[in-house]
Amino acid sequence: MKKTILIYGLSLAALIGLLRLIEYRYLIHDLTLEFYVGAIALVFTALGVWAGLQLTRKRTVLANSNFVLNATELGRLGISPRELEVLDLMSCGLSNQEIADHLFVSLHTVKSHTASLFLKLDVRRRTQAIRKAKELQLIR
Amino acid sequence: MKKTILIYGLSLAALIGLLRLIEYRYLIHDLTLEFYVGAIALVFTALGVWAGLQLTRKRTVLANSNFVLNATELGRLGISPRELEVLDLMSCGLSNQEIADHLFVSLHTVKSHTASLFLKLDVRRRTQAIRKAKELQLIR
DNA sequence: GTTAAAATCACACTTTAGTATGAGGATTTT
DNA sequence: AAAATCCTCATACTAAAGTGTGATTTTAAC
Repeated sequence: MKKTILIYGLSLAALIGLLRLIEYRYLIHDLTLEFYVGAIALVFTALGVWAGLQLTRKRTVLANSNFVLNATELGRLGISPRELEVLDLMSCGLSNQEIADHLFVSLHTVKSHTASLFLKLDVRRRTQAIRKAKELQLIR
Repeated sequence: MKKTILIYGLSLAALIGLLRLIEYRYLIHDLTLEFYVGAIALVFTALGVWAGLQLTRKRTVLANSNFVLNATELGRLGISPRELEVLDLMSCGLSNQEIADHLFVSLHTVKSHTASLFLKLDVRRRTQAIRKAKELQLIR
């Protein structure tokens, strides 16, 4: 960030210096206004592109790691809050028993939820459920 | 893309026109070179940033979907090519039997690979293996 | 050409996952 | 109030996953 601004300032100074040099030393006055504008525009467009990418790189990463749940799909499939909770824990690699302990319910209950989930997601295994849920952005 | 270039060209033309206007109509000659350079730089920096983001937006998406395997971690953990293959199929939601059919080997072989994988990844279940492998960028 | 690693297959066993079916209580909607 | 959903728990069963131990064969490295 600081480096970006520094490079930017130096470039600006260098360009001004360069133009002054051209103007005063060689006395070339047939350099048209269009040329000046074009040259400066070119340089600063390039700098702008570069600076823009520098500044937005981190934001992009953050935006990608920010998970937004696809509520539309969730509603369309009719997945309940509790089922989503089970799905999430499932994707963390927990076993049914561990999920049961985590939610303070019985193993049977968890199995009920998973069975219901598999039906709604149209899959036969938890690994498939995880994959599909990620594709549908139901879990991170 | 075409729109970007179009807007760019129009901006350039407009700026040149504006400068000529200032120069010829109001005859303001105490506008220093620095002012010109600064103004043009400012405008085209903004345009550059904008254009850069426009042009790289698709590339960014592609870059994100382009999976690059973390060979370092792969080597560090000592995971063999075949094991990685099993890991990948596993993450697709395939059962051991399905993986065996897919690779034309026996169920025993697949179980060998998975057991070896779990050891190397330090996990106890395939769901955990998938999660960890994704974190380590061993699979997409 | 021996060593080392990888890939393959095998058996026996335990644990976990998934299926089928049913049912009771709580909450919300009609 | 009745219907519908959701959450919960249960039994019994089948299927798959995972563990432990061991062995053979190929392939690559030294």
